[in-house]
Amino acid sequence: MNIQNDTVKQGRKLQQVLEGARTVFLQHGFEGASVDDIAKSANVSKATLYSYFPDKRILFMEVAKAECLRQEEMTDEMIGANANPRDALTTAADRMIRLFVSPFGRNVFRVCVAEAERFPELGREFWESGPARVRSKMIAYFNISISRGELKIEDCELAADQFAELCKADLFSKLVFGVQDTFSDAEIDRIANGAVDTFLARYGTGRHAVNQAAE
Amino acid sequence: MNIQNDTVKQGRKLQQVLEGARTVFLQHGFEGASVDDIAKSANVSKATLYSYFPDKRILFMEVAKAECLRQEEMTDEMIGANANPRDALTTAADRMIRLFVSPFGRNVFRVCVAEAERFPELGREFWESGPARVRSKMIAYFNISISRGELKIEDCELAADQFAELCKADLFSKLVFGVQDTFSDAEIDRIANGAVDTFLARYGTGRHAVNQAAE
DNA sequence: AAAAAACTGAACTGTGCAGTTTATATGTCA
DNA sequence: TGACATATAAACTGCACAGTTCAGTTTTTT
Repeated sequence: MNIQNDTVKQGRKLQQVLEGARTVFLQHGFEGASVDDIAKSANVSKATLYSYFPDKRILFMEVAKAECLRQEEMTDEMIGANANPRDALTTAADRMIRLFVSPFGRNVFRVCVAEAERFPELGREFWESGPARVRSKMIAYFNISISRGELKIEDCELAADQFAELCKADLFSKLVFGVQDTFSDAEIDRIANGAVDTFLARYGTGRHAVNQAAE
Repeated sequence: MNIQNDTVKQGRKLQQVLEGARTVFLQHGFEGASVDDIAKSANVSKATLYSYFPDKRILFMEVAKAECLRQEEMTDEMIGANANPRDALTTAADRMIRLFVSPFGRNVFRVCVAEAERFPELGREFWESGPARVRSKMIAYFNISISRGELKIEDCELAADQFAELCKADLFSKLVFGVQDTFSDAEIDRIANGAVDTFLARYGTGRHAVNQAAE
């Protein structure tokens, strides 16, 4: 989370421990992951594990912190600001969808929700290191595009949130509720294009707006 | 779930047990809920509890089944098919938002996600008794409205999913990640109206379409 | 009012797991 | 070589909790 070096000791096997913990925590959540399993998965003795991390909670938080950083990196190059709206938005939609459909996105999301009671901070940290950052970038892009006359938006925050949600159509709830867990490129394209079409129908102007008929 | 009467014995305190279990399970999930807590919350002895339900898992599934039924009832009168699109959709949006923002909606969602690994069926059952039903009703309404010339939609499934997602804008992720947990009527209206405006901008025709300027 | 069924509380068993301890091994620097 | 840090496996402690048992009480049925 926001803390940096903390009390975590240095040493040869630290990375091993973190990787093992990551694997097991993301797969089984906090309660579902036993420390013995983590030690085994990390090829490390339990005693060694406990020499790095005083208890299970702190190990979990360390993993969560790392995952949030990872997520920040992933959201970095999400929107290319120079393309025209349709291209820029299509690319952004595609990237957003592939992120939350990926095993990484799914697992992190599941753990956040599942552990919301035990680790209330976790959800917030995740939100800020992911969704909130994407939103800022979308808004920044909107403002550029508005000044070019390519978009017309009164409430940029709402527009950004709507776009993000449009990208989840169909896929997200099927994913979350385990109805379907892998999606073809065609399925992703359908949602991405649908999101862009709908978004531009509302917020586009003139020649860069929706070409609904072409579909 | 789909099973009906099963092996569950009758008796005075059955409802008490189920209500206690409901309270505790929805608040703490499966692992987080201890059978002693449930018995206490139900004002019932542990022995009584076990005389109704052979084990914790079955009790949990029984509660989940009941919640799915409850959800089905809640989604029943969601869309009034006779109003014009703007009114019908605004009402639908308002109801959908209030449902998933409610403690009920939040808890059920959280438990589904958290227990997805332990109870893979649960997510699917939930999805079918809630989101999927709402989608069917939306599509039915769309078809009526299309035949009246009020809407123009190529892919009704996509449109329904998009509408549902638009209703989640902003609210949903804040809720799920614990950034914010109560929302004013004004906040809800903003999202509901935004969803309808965007939806009609894409799928509306003629005079019932978006009055974006009036906002 | 007597018999049957449902319920209670409290003590008990067994298990899984977080965290500790110990005795031993390996590697590194002087 | 020896001193010190780091790692290991395995046994151990303590606790929380699912599920059982049972002697005794309350409620329902006839």
